[in-house]
Amino acid sequence: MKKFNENTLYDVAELFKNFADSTRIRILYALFNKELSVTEICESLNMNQSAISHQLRILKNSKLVKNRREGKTIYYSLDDDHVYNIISQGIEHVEE
Amino acid sequence: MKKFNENTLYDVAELFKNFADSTRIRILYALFNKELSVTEICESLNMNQSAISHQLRILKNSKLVKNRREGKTIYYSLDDDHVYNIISQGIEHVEE
DNA sequence: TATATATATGAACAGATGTTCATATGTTCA
DNA sequence: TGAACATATGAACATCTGTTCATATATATA
Repeated sequence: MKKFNENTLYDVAELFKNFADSTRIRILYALFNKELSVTEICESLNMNQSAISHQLRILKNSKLVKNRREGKTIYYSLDDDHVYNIISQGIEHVEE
Repeated sequence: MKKFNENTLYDVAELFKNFADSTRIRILYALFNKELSVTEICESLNMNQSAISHQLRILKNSKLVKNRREGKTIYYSLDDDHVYNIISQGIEHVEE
């Protein structure tokens, strides 16, 4: 036990904050399958573009998603192997 | 994909909210080893009793911890096998 | 260059959240 | 029963967070 840094648990809390909002969870889950453009994410979640962009920025800053531009369109995708596992574990938990 | 209920992702977000606060994460981590009384948790985290009790209530309501009384003392312990795995995964992620 | 489309961003606002303070409840023991 | 100890709880407060609205930036194409 306690084989890690003093700040680790604070960082863990910060990490989980990303998953602690249904909009962000739904964005991440939508990206499980394949990359999506911002517009596609908006349609998928039925939410307005600004709200989605704000949340995408949070996920980007936390390095949970990455993006690439293709003309006018920007495609987002998962940027972290752990994302899939963490959310899957959460789903497993609530599905019990 | 999408083999689960409409509300599942909302429930997942609710679940992760419990892990999205450093006080609660530190409480849960303190309980990794063994059950602890409220006073012991306060000392361990160096926080006042009221703050800890409020957070314990949240964790209790979410069924992440359980408690038992022994005289004046109330001992808390983890009430969910997933807690350990979810936090461990979070630690693994930030420790990379 | 002007227009349309796609996305990002800042300000403002409302609602949620965590801590503190004061106090209540519950238990033990003299 | 009364005092001491352990824990819980409600109100108040400050801070944080997510959404909306308006607008800015970037790209493509006519």
